[in-house]
Amino acid sequence: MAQAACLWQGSKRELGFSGAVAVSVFSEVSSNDLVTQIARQITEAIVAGRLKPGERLTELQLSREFGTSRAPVREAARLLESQGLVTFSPRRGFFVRTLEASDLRDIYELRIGLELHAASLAVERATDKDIELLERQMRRLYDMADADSIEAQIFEDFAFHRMLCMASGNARLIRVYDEIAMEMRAGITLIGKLYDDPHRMAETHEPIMSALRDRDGERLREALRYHIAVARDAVVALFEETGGVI
Amino acid sequence: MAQAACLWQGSKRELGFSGAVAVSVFSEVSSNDLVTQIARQITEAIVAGRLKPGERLTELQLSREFGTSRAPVREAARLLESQGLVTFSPRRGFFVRTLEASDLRDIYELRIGLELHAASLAVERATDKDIELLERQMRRLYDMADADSIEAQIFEDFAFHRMLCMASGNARLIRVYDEIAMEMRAGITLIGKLYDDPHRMAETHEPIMSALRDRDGERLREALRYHIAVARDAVVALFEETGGVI
DNA sequence: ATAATGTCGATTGTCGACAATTGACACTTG
DNA sequence: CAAGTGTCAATTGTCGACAATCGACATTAT
Repeated sequence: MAQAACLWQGSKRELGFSGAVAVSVFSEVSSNDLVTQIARQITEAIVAGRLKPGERLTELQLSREFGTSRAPVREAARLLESQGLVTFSPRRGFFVRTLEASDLRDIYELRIGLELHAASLAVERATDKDIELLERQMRRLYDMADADSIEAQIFEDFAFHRMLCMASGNARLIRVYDEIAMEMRAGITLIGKLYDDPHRMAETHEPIMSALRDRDGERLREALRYHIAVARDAVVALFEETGGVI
Repeated sequence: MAQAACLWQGSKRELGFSGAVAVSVFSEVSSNDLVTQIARQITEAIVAGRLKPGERLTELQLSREFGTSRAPVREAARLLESQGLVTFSPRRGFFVRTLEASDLRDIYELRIGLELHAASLAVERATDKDIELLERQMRRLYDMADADSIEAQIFEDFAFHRMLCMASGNARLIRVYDEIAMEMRAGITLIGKLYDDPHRMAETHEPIMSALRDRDGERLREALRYHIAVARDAVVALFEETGGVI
């Protein structure tokens, strides 16, 4: 339904590439892998809200839109299923995942556990460069507030928290964090409405940075817990208020 | 290579089923889904050590052994990749994941964060039934110790910790825990050697149960942290000692 | 002898086709 | 009129085939 043709832009031949000159000069020559590209496009369509929760994903239709056969689409869809973005019902197909309020609560609760654990580790292991990167990310949050671009600010907000996790130095933790971050982003357009003033959204990160700078683990955890709990309560409330998605 | 024919037993027609009489009397009629079955079998082969880390998984060979075409095998392999059990190299194929000592450290470190968070929640939310189930699981640990079955005891140990996570009441947390548990199990045959006396292995769970019974969050977290950290250090040490896998 | 180059088999990436199953609609029957 | 039944289009599950690509081996030049 709808004008599906413009759901995704760009074809599978998006990076024209002529030839290699030396080794490891070019970054990721092989961004091929149709499956990955398809998965990325569907993911983007979901988190951007172009695909509505509960909507059925028909293999044939998707394959037609991507100009491929069904095989890569199936594999991409299964990938997304393992990430929790879509559900899969045998013999019925794939559907964009619908989130209940309880799901949101679970996700944010899990995020608190993960991120506080990451923070505890980061306090001990964060390098000066890690902190410098986070400081820069803070400035970017303010820049996006100035630019009044809600979407961009949300993106940078995610980047900030991801950097914090990276400072933990635990690769597995980041992998898991990325997974639930993907789930959070599915209902993320909500968050844009949480902060009337974009600057306030940026400012709420200050206590976190402050505690990290001082390497004060207890304060950092408490600041983070408060920061995330506020977001959680607001998201859940707004979610229940609007009676579901979008 | 090797006698691959007996890596997996059972065919895709393992559950002969005649007809339905009423509704929701039979559990999971559709355990079909070749992909799931294949994924499960490969998983089992990996955690059981029949497939060695680093070993290449050839689609054609796997499909021949399962008696299917390559398509379901590919999808199953991608599923396992998203779970971290196998790695995928474009144009090269799938390989059983190799674990470094640092990976094990990361996994156990993450497990500490997850399980302690689960414990914090469980202290407040665990029902009497949850605790009863855990008590029963404790007895099972001792039973397996009596039976002197290391493998079975490891299995029950996992079940115990999983139950603890379930008592948290957070579905997402369990999903994530299952993922990293899968990764832990990949190098799990190690753990069998950690405890000379199987009874001691069972006993190390007592402080955890005790703290949970008393709903003492701080004591529970501390008992768990110690319990897991001991396992982590022992596993890593044994891992580095044997210079790798198996 | 060593390094670069060319060739070839093996394996993956993708495709189109066919059988099996589902859900919906129309139809029959009490 | 309601409940059950039969039929059918749409969609998934699986397959075999072909082209593209990679790694290994043989070959050649320096």
